[in-house]
Amino acid sequence: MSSAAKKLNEEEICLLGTSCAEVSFNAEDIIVKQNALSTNIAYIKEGLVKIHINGPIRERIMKIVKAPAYICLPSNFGDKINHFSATALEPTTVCFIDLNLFKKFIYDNGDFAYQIILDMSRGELQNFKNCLNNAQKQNIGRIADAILFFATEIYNSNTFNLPVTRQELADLTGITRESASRILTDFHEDKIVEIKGRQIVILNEGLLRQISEKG
Amino acid sequence: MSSAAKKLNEEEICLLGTSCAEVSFNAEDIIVKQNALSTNIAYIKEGLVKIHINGPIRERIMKIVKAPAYICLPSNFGDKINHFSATALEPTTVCFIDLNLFKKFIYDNGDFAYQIILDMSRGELQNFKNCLNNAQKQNIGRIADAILFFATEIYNSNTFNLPVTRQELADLTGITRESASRILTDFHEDKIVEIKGRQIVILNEGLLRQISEKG
DNA sequence: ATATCGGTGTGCGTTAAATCACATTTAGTT
DNA sequence: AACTAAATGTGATTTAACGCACACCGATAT
Repeated sequence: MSSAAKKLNEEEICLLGTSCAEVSFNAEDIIVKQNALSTNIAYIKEGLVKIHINGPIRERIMKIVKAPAYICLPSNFGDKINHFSATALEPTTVCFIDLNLFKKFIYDNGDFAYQIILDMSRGELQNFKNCLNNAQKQNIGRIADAILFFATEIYNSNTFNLPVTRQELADLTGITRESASRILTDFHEDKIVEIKGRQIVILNEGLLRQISEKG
Repeated sequence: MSSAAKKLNEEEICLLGTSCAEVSFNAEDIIVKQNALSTNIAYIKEGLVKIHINGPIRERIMKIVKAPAYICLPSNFGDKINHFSATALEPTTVCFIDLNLFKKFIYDNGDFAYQIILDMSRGELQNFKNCLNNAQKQNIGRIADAILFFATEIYNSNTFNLPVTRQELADLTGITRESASRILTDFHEDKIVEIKGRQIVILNEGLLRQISEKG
């Protein structure tokens, strides 16, 4: 997603090398935790991450982010507290960049700043789309959406392993685990998606898209 | 909201003056229209605006934006098409800034770029909060939320005139007009909020907050 | 092999909210 | 002042989805 890193010059990359801590995470490891103090930007170098918030009632997954991408911007620039958690869904490599260095890049390097703004713009549109889907589609449409999202945005294939549990799929789509489960079996029985545990094969993409559109 | 404009130097403000078109809008006037081509950034200089999207089923208000603020960033930076509409809710003054000029400011003026990124960060957090509220609260909590939002974020007073119709209030909270209407009368009967048409007086803020929290 | 535990599937009653239908108020026009 | 159109209120009905219950399955530990 983010190509901002490419915009850094040699000198800046050198600076990065010295003041950036690269850390590896396994699936389900917490990368950043909501409400914790933070003075870092996290650059997702490799892997897949969920951004989630502890809501008033239950957990809510705001989005799934694929490397490469910067996260924690909204946290750090508002106050110094993380307003959400980030958890690895697959083995993930993260570079923690000092906030001041990041700020320096923005000030000194217009290309970099512009790319960051581009990324954030795309992110906002994505958020709008998510909100819309969640607000106006019924459960079956949301699950169809989520499956298509993983197929097209994350894995570029109609065959893939779900990187999330049923509960997480529910948290992502804003429905209950039970409803998510029921809809998956429906899809399976109707031969729209072959489902075996976390293994997914989209059999009838056309129909799945129709379900997603119609809500 | 946005203080980015303050970060422009004299030369830049001069440039702005020559290549920026200032336009006045009345309530309900469309400022930018979804799906239209666009090569401008809109700077809301004065007034109140709703950002809304034509969803699969019905209209959806993504957010209410108070001057001063930049909008259309997500539109312009993705492709050249507006991904949402913006409509004035009150008399509003807008400066349309050429995209290239805006880009130049970002490249040349680190302060400006940083401020824009700050604004967008705050915006993203706000979006997250909205999504969360809409996803996990029941109707009564969402309406309580909306009333508190206008009181605290927009008017800084417990007495104000709703800048939106009942239908818009419903579109903002993601519920139906009928449900919104019913809840408002409930609030009125329970002496939580005095409601007379669009005139709002919050009588029992504590209880309203409790309703908002509990969902 | 047995026990334990987290994740999962599924039936059923309950409920919040949408939908439909219509009455009523308000605002803007002739 | 009368008339239209739009916005709003309110009751009755229907429905999607939740919440609860429990059964099941496949790991890992004992």
